[in-house]
Amino acid sequence: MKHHAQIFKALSDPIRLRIVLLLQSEGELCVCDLMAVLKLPQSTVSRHLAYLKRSCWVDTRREGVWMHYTLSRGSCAICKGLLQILEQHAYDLPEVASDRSALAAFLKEKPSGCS
Amino acid sequence: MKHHAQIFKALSDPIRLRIVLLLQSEGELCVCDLMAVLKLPQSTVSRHLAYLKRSCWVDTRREGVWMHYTLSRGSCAICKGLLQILEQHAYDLPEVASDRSALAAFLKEKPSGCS
DNA sequence: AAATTATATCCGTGTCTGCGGATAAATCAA
DNA sequence: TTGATTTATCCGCAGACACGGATATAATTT
Repeated sequence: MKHHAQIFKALSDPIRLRIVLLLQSEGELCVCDLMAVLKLPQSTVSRHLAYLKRSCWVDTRREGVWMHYTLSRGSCAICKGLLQILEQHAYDLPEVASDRSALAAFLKEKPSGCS
Repeated sequence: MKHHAQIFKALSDPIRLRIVLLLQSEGELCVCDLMAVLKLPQSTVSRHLAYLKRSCWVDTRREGVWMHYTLSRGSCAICKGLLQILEQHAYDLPEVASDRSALAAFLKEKPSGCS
């Protein structure tokens, strides 16, 4: 029960919600991607990502200096269901659309070193 | 976005999660019902119910002295989806089952005055 | 080793929220 | 009106968490 509550708590912050939706549409992102899109300081982004990891929402993959974050597929069946609901009901929000286009613009100009 | 985050925040507390699941299985409950099942003081139960109401999760119906709470059907399409997910993934939790049987036992012995 | 880049963690501060006893408000009965 | 019942709100206290600059860690490059 506590575990389920924690899953919801992880989505109870607007920034974390934006991060989860960005990961859902893009697949894999590193901290610097999210800093650019969310326009937030690095410590803030890292802190929210750590929270999402503690709550079993994301997995990490290190590639050199970069830490790549993905939605943790494979664990937490309830998370998958919640993602479907989000997909249905959150993508029409203007903030989600602008985040996605900001991400696309950033990735286009990004040097290919950090893929 | 903030609104969606608030919807999740309402489910981020174990007690509120239990209340929502009880309302989902029983339909309509008053504060005294929940006090008996959750074994919590009245102020605690009322506070959580007020939080759920602020977050568009429940509606109220006054009947004399009693205030009846129901899951607010009709508003918040995303809430309905979340309830379906909960139904699929939370009912196998032991705490949910014991809450439901405790509620059934309480309602059976309850004087019919407060229906 | 030294410098650089990306990320994680630390720190003090402020806000939010939970708790539950105490009190207030609302409703009904006598 | 008085009293009883149910519910809502108030109150001080405690813990969790958000913030973001500063610092530490990790990996790569030179």
